Amino acid sequence: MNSQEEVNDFVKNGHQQYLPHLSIDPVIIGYHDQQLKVLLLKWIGLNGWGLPGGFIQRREPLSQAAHRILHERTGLEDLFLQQFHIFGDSPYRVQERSVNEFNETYGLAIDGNTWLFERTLSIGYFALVDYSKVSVRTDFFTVDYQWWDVSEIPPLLFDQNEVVEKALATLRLQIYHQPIGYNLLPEKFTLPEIHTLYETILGKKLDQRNFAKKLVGLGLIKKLDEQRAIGPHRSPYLYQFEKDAYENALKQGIVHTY
Amino acid sequence: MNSQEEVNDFVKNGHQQYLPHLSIDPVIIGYHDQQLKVLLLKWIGLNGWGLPGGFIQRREPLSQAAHRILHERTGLEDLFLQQFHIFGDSPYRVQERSVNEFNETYGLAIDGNTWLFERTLSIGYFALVDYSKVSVRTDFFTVDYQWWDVSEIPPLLFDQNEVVEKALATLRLQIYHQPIGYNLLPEKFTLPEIHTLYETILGKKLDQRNFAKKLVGLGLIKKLDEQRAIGPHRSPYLYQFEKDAYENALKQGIVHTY
DNA sequence: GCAAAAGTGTTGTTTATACACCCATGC
DNA sequence: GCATGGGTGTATAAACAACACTTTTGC
Repeated sequence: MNSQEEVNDFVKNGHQQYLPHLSIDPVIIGYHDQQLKVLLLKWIGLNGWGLPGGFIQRREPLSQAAHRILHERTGLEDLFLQQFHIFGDSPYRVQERSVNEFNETYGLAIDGNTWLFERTLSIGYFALVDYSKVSVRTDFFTVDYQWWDVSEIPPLLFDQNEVVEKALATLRLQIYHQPIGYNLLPEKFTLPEIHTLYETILGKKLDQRNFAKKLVGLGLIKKLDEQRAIGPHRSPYLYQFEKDAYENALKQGIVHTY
Repeated sequence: MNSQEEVNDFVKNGHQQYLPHLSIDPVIIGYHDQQLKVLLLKWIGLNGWGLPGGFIQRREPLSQAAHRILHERTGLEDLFLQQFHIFGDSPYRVQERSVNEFNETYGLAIDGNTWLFERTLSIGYFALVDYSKVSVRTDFFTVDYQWWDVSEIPPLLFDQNEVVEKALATLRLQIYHQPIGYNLLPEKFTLPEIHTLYETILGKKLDQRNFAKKLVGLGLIKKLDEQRAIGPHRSPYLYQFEKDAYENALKQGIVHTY
């Protein structure tokens, strides 16, 4: 959606293609340089940052819509993508919009009504992605994008700060019950890498030896016979996820601490 | 909503009051006679059983809508009520309905279209209630109600079996991380009562002594100086939840097994 | 040879599990 | 006095938490 014509059609007639009152807001979480990052788009008008959301097609299964939106925005497929909450309580999610507010926000000159004025509840998904594989596509509404460190999220449009907060809280809770990392790390990774990843997500130090014992003990990762030379004084062993055990743990859940 | 006139108005004009495309389906879980029960309503036509759902008013915050619907159906306020999933994947949640299907289902004679034909996603909530305090109200669409044992749920309308399953699965998972029982038991209860409750929810035996040690050790319940004579050979001590510790555990979460 | 990073085991403590007998009551 | 259900403690095993030195490598 890039030409002015397409945009006008979307604003005027999008409700014929998409369900009104509902949007999907994915919190795309990547990991880079020992920091957790969230992908935000800069929306036209207002200089506002927001989530790379989208709408559900009228006959499209919900989870398919979530995957489609993510794919359209990032080029990624086959992601870890999980629904975590539906937001419909904040003032922004109760009010309808006005034509003035809308035109100001997006720098448009719509007259009359559009389905986009209507109250819209947002379905929150979060995705864990390999930072380096993402190629972001912007469109008419989104003029820029940026990966933001989770500790430095700017004020977002609508109630989206709450959405991001809840996504991160869900992730931190879930890491105690499900393995995480398959989509955040390269296929082969080192112990220090996954160790730092967990420390970053949880925001606290984890004992080096206990951590390794735990993951290997649970059978989630296995040591390979390769080492990688990644810099001065450093040639750590490589590890790999045990796919079966990993999938199993995802399904069954684990009850444990770190 | 009981008179024919009200029903017709709801079918024809309900979309002016309620958001289309969204419903709230509460899974109301009660506990009685050492069994977990789910409250189901019998809908007119088709002899079908289903959840006591409702719609969201256009300017009503989502969680308020959920509480309102529950209150309208059961007379209960101030419940433990929690959103757990939004359902939008099953064929029933993708298709639109036809006038014939609709009229057959509800024994109505609508002509033309209604907002109720449209694709509707369902927001799943589950509530834990004191079985004995519920006074169910039926309306035009719901001719009967019954508490069903969780192991004997009949085939439900649409994809609602999946909704109930997921509610129960969420409850079973959550019981490991949050205290449960405040809304399922009377204010004062006995150890065997709460013990059996947990066994019922989890579907497995829990050691009597270890269970008591755990709950008292966590400070969630405290023993009172009273006993209750409840039958032959039985005069167990009464216990009470420690409100502060309980609320705190709800917020913080607990990581433990039983 | 020295600075930086990775690798590796042991111990004390806490937590979980398994297990059985006595007491009180109602009949 | 006996049948039923409630109450209570201990010993073993497993999991967790705390802790520091050695090895490798690049410069």
